[in-house]
Amino acid sequence: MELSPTYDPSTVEDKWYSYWMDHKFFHSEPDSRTPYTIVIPPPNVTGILHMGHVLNNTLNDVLIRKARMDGKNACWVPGTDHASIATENKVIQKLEAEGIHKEDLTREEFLKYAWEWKEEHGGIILKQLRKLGASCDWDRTRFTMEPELTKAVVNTFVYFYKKGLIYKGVRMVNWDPERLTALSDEEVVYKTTKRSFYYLKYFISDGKGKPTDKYIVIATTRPETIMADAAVAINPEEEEFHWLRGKKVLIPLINREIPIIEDSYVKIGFGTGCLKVTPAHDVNDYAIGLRHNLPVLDIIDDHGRLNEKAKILVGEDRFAARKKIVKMLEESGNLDHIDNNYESEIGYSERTNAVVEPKLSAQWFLKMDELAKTALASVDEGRVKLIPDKYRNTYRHWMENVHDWCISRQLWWGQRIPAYYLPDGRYVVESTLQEALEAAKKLDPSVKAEDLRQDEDVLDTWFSSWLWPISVFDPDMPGHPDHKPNRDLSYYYPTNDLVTGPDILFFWVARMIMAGDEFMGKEPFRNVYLTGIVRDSQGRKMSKQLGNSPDPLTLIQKYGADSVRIGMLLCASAGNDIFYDEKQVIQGRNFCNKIWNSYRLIKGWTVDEKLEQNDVNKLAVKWFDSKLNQAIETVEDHYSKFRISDALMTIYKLFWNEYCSWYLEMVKPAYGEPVDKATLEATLSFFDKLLKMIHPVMPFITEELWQDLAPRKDGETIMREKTPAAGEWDEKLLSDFDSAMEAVNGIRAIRQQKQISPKNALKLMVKGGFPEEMYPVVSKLANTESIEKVEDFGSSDGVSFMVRTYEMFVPLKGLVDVDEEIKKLEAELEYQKKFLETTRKKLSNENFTAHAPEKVVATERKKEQDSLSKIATLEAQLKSLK
RNA sequence: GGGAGCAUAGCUCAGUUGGUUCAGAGCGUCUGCCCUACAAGCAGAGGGUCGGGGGUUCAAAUCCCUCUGCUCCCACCA
Repeated sequence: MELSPTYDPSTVEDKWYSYWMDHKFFHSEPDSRTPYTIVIPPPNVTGILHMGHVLNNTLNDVLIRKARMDGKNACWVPGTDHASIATENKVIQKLEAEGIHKEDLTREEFLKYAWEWKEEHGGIILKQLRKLGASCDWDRTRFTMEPELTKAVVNTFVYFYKKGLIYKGVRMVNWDPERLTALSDEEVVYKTTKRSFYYLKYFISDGKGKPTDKYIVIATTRPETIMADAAVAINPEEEEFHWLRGKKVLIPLINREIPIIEDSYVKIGFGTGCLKVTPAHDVNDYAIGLRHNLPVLDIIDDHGRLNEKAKILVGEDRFAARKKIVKMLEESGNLDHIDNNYESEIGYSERTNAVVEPKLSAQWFLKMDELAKTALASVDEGRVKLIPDKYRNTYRHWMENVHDWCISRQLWWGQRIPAYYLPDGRYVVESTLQEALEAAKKLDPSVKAEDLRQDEDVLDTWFSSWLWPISVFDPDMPGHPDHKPNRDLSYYYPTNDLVTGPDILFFWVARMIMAGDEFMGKEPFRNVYLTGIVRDSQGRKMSKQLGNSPDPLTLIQKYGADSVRIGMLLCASAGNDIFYDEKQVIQGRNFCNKIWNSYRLIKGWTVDEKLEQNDVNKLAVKWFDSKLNQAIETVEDHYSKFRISDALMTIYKLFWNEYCSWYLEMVKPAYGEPVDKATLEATLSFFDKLLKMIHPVMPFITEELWQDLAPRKDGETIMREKTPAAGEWDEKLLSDFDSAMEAVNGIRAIRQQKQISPKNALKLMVKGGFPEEMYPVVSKLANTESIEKVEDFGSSDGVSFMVRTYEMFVPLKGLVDVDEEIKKLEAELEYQKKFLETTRKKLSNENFTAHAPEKVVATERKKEQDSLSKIATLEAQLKSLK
């Protein structure tokens, strides 16, 4: 293979990805090996790859590739979720563009369009993941709304219903009166809006429904809802209003009598301190209503108009009604005053921009208390580990304050709730229409299939995804805890690690733990690695509006997938937000190029079989072998703690600094010269290990080079090689080498200062016990013509420097400014004296010597000794200079 | 309003149970180099009173208190 001077990923990546796919290297089947399983956090089927996915899936891929190379049977299950809200909205938008309105379609017609859309556009993201190098087992690709998984979801609903955990309740939803649909919280945009604050007089009733001359004033922004009032609330702590206790007041205009109640929800000092309670049209009022058993009177219809229950202004739009009623209240003398300088947050529909109307509606709920208790224990008792563990607090807080889960959604795209209504309004819950009919017949023998009406609502998408780690392997399991898990589920469950964002810790992670506990009696994973949010370099969230979200595929095209992966991981410590900057990808690209060129260098060497391995090479090989082994252990430790970016950085530095800058420079033959066989073999073997170490992070370039490194057969791949194991290392050798490197650095610094070219060989004199076996290394890398061990430097015409406690000297005739040297030495002497002083102060402190561990005291004594000897040396030098 | 977290070099972060030569890395910055692997590079250098204040200790970036600034989650105000 001819190698170009720079690495070109475009010629490499598709080639190897196809090779991996063709050989089914990603595919896993149960066998005798230990499994290592990850299920993908299913992206929206409508989604396209963004930087958050890149981060998440890069981490997943690193973990899965590492596990595969560690000899595990690695299985990464990919797939998508049907994302009810997002998908339904996209389909609606598309249809609107064609002039088709959802309201004009039947459910079946709409779903047909939706499936067509899904087939056409869905799953793009999975194709994109391949570009990133994701080694998913594509044969196992799943979709949360495919028939099998839908069955799992429906069965689960029936199971919990029959267990008594699912019930029908009332809940306030965000209603869009224009589109006539309920909105999810995410679809409501809150905007600060200037409004009028109306102060209304409510007269005290005389007990017979007639007003007295006493009144109270309440403040409201929605005077058109007063006809739905159920009470006026005061704070029990507020003595000013105690005279109202037990009294009743009359709603203006309609003169309906409502009680004064006391509730601590009312804030003292806000408004007038008297709150009109309207349970049907305000979330908080509804809660108060529940506490005080107040009647619920709904006076606004689906279109936002007052209905006949309002008694007055029937048929008027809520805003028109507001204007009119204010006038009426003014005329009746019930308007105290209007404050027009009031601002508050109002929810608007994301799509129609209509003001959202809180509306009571029937919904399905899943009781969470028991499930949450078990799921909390799973984390508390360490069966599921959160990384970083600061999220344990957050998790606990949520689980202890859990609300019942509202699982119904007023949409069509999703799993329809398997509740079937009889004509009389009673209902049965069964998995299929057939079973429902049988059950219904027990209630009413005359009932026929066509009489049964299935619930219109679908289930929350999370109600599918919480089954994901189970259902992807065995869709028959959820809903049937007594079912015997199939082969796949028994083998792959529980999965090992889950990588996801902290924003869905509760929505998804906690609920998966609940489902796992419920159906498998086992948590679905052992470790949950929570990533941060990807932000731009200024710390802003990535968003389409800001245009600060780069397209990952463009980046991959420009820099290569390996570079993008590196760029993401470099700054990705767990739990911290990621500040993405293209600079990091460039750094990754540069690293690819470094690896590439180090290979070009080695590849260009010619070997001379008869050549003896020289001392420098012998040492270099021994040293790098030690260095490598030490690094392998460090990397393993980082991985075991999920410190992926630290693991990457360790290998990065090992490759770039130790291998390229030091090792290769040491063993590199002079231009045109051959290298000895032993050194070449060692060099190639090191390179092979380095490639394997970095492969999980950089799959493409490593495969490309590994394939070229030695003759390979078809079907061989670096991805199925073993992670290099850490061998022994020689501490003394490493330490001696550090000294040698310091000496080299010292000489290089002198060259820089004195403008001496690296080509001019220098003399070096050494005092003290600097290890002699390191001389050849220093000589080669610092280009010295001689290294001499002396008692005395003999002359002062040169530059001295210290390496640890060894004194070194480079004679430089005529190049040295004596005054400058003296200054430098004096500064150093000053510093050493001060250092000695602090050390001695510590040592003379009896408390220190008495309390501190012996080891620490010994260190201090060593410091004192070293310092003393340095001072003596410096003083001698100064004397000779002067 | 309720809860959680963060603050270490210009930037992004390490710093394990307080204690091995007055705090480390990567990137960036500055200086000198195209020395035939790589200028997407090489060599060298500078840069931090560990947010402020107080306390515990022989010893604090590390433990405690307090102040300041920022972030996130939950509930959202008639």
